[in-house]
Formats: sequence, C-alpha cells, structure tokens
Amino acid sequence: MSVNKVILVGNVGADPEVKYLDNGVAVCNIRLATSESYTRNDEKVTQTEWHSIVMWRKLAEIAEKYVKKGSQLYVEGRLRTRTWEDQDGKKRYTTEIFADNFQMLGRRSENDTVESEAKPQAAVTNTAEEETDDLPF
Amino acid sequence: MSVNKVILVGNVGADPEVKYLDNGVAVCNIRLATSESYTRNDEKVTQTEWHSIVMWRKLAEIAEKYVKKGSQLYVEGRLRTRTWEDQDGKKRYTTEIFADNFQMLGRRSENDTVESEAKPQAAVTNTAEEETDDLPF
Amino acid sequence: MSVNKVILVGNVGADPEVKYLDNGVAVCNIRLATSESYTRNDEKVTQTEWHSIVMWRKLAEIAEKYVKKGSQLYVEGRLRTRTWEDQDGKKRYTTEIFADNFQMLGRRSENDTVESEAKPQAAVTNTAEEETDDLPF
Amino acid sequence: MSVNKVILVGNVGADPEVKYLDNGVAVCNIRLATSESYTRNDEKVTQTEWHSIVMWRKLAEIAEKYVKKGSQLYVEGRLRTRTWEDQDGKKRYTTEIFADNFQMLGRRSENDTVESEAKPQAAVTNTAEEETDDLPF
DNA sequence: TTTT
DNA sequence: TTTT
Repeated sequence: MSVNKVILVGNVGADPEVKYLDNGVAVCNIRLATSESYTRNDEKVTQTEWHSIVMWRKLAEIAEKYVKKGSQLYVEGRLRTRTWEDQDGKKRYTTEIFADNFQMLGRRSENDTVESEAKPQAAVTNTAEEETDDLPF
Repeated sequence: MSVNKVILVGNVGADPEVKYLDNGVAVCNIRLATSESYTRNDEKVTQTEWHSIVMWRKLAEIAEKYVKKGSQLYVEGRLRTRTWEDQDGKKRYTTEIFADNFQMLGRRSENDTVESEAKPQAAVTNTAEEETDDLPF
Repeated sequence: MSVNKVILVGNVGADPEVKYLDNGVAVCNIRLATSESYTRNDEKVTQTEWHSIVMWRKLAEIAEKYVKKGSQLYVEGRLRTRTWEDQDGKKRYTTEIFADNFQMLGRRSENDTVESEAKPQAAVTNTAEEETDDLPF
Repeated sequence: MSVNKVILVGNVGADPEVKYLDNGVAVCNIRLATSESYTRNDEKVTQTEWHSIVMWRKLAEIAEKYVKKGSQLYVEGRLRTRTWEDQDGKKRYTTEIFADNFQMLGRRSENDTVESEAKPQAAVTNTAEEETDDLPF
C-alpha cells in the first residue's frame, strides 16, 4: 500500500567501492552527483546534490566491472535511512538509495571500447527474472 | 541502455477483464482513468485520459480478486505498442501499459470490509523475488 | 544534464508542521511513512521507512489545510541533503524530500466531508503555470 | 487526484520535426526508441519500442536546436491519446507522450562541440518558473 | 509517528 | 467507462 521510488541520472564521483561479505555476496557503494541550476539575484547558481547509492549482489558485481569515476548513470531504487552510532554513542542517520537497477548512459569514450562492447549487458535488475515462456508479450 | 517507465494513479473504469490461456496463465485488462484540470478562457476544464493496462500471471490473478470498478490504483509499468489488423486488413496500433506492479490505494469503503482485510497481499510485483537471506538490508 | 526525482505514496505520521517566514512564505514539514514487506527465514517482516518532506509556498499552504495525521499522500520531489551543526559543533547531514507537487489519495473518511469537497484543489504543483491559451492540447 | 507520468531514456530515431503555429508557438515531434532484452527459448531477444514524443513552445524550440537523430534523451511527460479520423472516416487512436521536460544525456561527440557548450541550458521544464527569491532552499 |  |  505504498510506493518508495527514486530515479536519478547523474555522474559518478569516484570509482565504486566494492566489498564481498563472507558468504560471497557483493556490496557496492557509489557516490552520484546530480546538479540543478537556478537564478538567484540575477545570477545563475548551480547546486550539486550528492547521493549515496548502495547496490547488492549481481548489481554490485556489474557496477564493479563497468562503473567508473565520471560514468553517467541512470539509477532506480528506494530510500533507506540507516541508523548508526558515532564515536560519542550518539544516534546518527544516513539516507541512502538502495538500487533496484541501473543503466550506463551516454556514448562510450574512445579508450573505453572494450568495456563499452559489453555495456548492453550492464542493464540489470536486482530482482530480474527473465521471461522464458513462449508467450505473446 | 534505456528506460521505459510509466507511473499512474487513477480510478478503474470497469471491473477487470480476465482471461486464462490454455496453459493456465492469467491475463487481465484494466481501463484506468487519470484526469487533469486546467484553465482555458477563464473556465476550468477537466480532461480525462483513459489508459489500457495489461497484467499477466500472479498480478492478473490478484487484480481479478481485488480490483473493481471505481478502485483507486497505483500502477507501474512499461509502454508497449501492439500491432494488429482491422477487418479491412489495415495495420492498426494500440498502446498499452504492461504492468510490472500495482497497488490498491485509498481507504476501504464500508461494504468492503472482507476484501480489505486481504488487501495487504494486493501489493505485488511481476518479478517479485523475496529476499530470504539473513543479510543486513 | 541530470535527474533527481523521488516518488512516494505513503501515510502521514502526524499533522503537518507549518511555519511562516517574515516575508509571509509558508514552509511545511511532513513525516511520511512507506512500508515494505518481505520474507526472512520464513517470517513476514514489515519494514517502515520514514521520509521528511519539505514543502514551500502554495504547496505548504494547501498541505496545512488538507493534510492530516493518517492522510494518504502521493508526493513527487527531489532529494536534498542539508548540512547543520549539532550542539557539539559537529557537522551533521539530513536528507529531505523537497516536494514539487503532491496529491491527496484515497476516499475521504466520514467526518471529512467538508474538506473533501475542497479536495480537488489539493492537487498542486510548485511551479504550476496554468495553460491558458486556446491551443489544441 | 491522479498521476499520469512517463519517464523515458532512449535514442532519437530521426531529426525532430518542428512546426510553428500561426501564433508563433513551436510544436516538435520526436520518435524515441527504447529497447529491452530478454531470453526466450534460450535465445536473447531485443525488443525495441518506439515512442511518439510531443513538445510545445520553449521545449520544442530547444529540441529543434539540440536534438538530433541518434541523441540520447531523458524525457518526462504524460500519456495522451488523440482521436482522429482516417481516410475511410474511421475513428483512430494515437497515444503520445506530451513532454513536460527533457534532458540531453551522454557525452557530446567531437563534431558537436559548439552545441555541447550550450547543452547545460538544454535541461528545460515546460512549466519552469525560476526560484528567484533569496531563500535558504 | 502512519497505514494495511 | 472512473474519480473528485
């Protein structure tokens, strides 16, 4: 009975940070920048927003392979606010985007040829379940 | 490398039409109305848009159970334009929304009590794959 | 060159908090809950996510009038992470959804009749600019 | 009380078709392709969907300047089904996406330098109303 | 702190 | 053909 959806198109601020849990599951953190321009007092201001993206499993593995600092990404996911304790034992909150799928966007650069050939496979869904039936849709 | 996403919140125009294929797969068609108001020549105009929603399998079966004429729905899906031939053999096009998931919205009406108890199960995803691992997310 | 979009459907946790700046501009804060169910170790778990919505101007004024604890809302907006200093002078971050528009969803409750007559006006866009031309669209 | 939203990321199939009405208002038609891959009978199938995008006014003028065959676009808009009569007087339906805003995506190509310098201005909203107040948001 |  |  509810919807929690985030859609972002932006640029990656640094190479993805990928860790593997003991059970082999991959987790990937990506910082994604979006920016917005508006006019304040006759002056154009550009405001950049940084988003913390978290990817799991296959999605994380594919991000590890193809996403780089500077990549332009489409990301679809959900908001999640995590609670943690800082050094002083104070409760802190961090809001992240739990990615459900992502897409590499834009043309490949010239020194990118190898990866970009593989790029069509970079469109992945966390909950992907291929349609394998012989049905008219 | 592409995104095709439709998000609708509207009201259902008639009870869903559900068919079952020979292999037991359910297909459900729903007409959903969205409306928009604007002012033209100082007069308020309301424009209603009718959308053809197509659901398959589990999604179709749940729609059959819970969706009714008048229901308010959230629908998420993709645009699909089908080709068909009319009686004169002319090529025709119909654009539908292939639903990936939907949600019943709004409070239940009073004579709706039984169904509404079951409503929490009405939030379904076509590609749902429950997270069953014991992982911190 | 970027997209920063949030789409939420959820329930309001408490009556909106509205302030008016010295220049008369209204600002409204709303806590919105979305929830998600999944299965972990054969047990159904419901996870609730709380979102901080910020509305300005007309949007804030309309929210003040019509939104209440328990209201079901559709909210569309952008992610904004604000920086502030806590008592110890430490830098803190809070992520909010800056609303661009919102919609009241669901049927009115019975003791809600007066407000609900006015509800059609509750669908507002922050940047609304009515189409007033006599054009075919 | 309803939502009608389309989000597309795809590639433009041909240079935009732009017309100017007698009152000087620009209207632009763009064909946008999105594609989807899935597996049927162990074979990878790519299905391309073509969307008819309609832009008005400023949006149309900007599209005319910057969008070309092959451009990668983010488009946000609403579904609109138009009725018209074919030669035989039969009622026909065409579903289009009425664009509310669009974004050029991807890196500029090399022979694109002039336009790409201007590209930051290519992110436009149909109903844009710049925030000009000196307010903390 | 909401809702089902 | 829905809803407000």
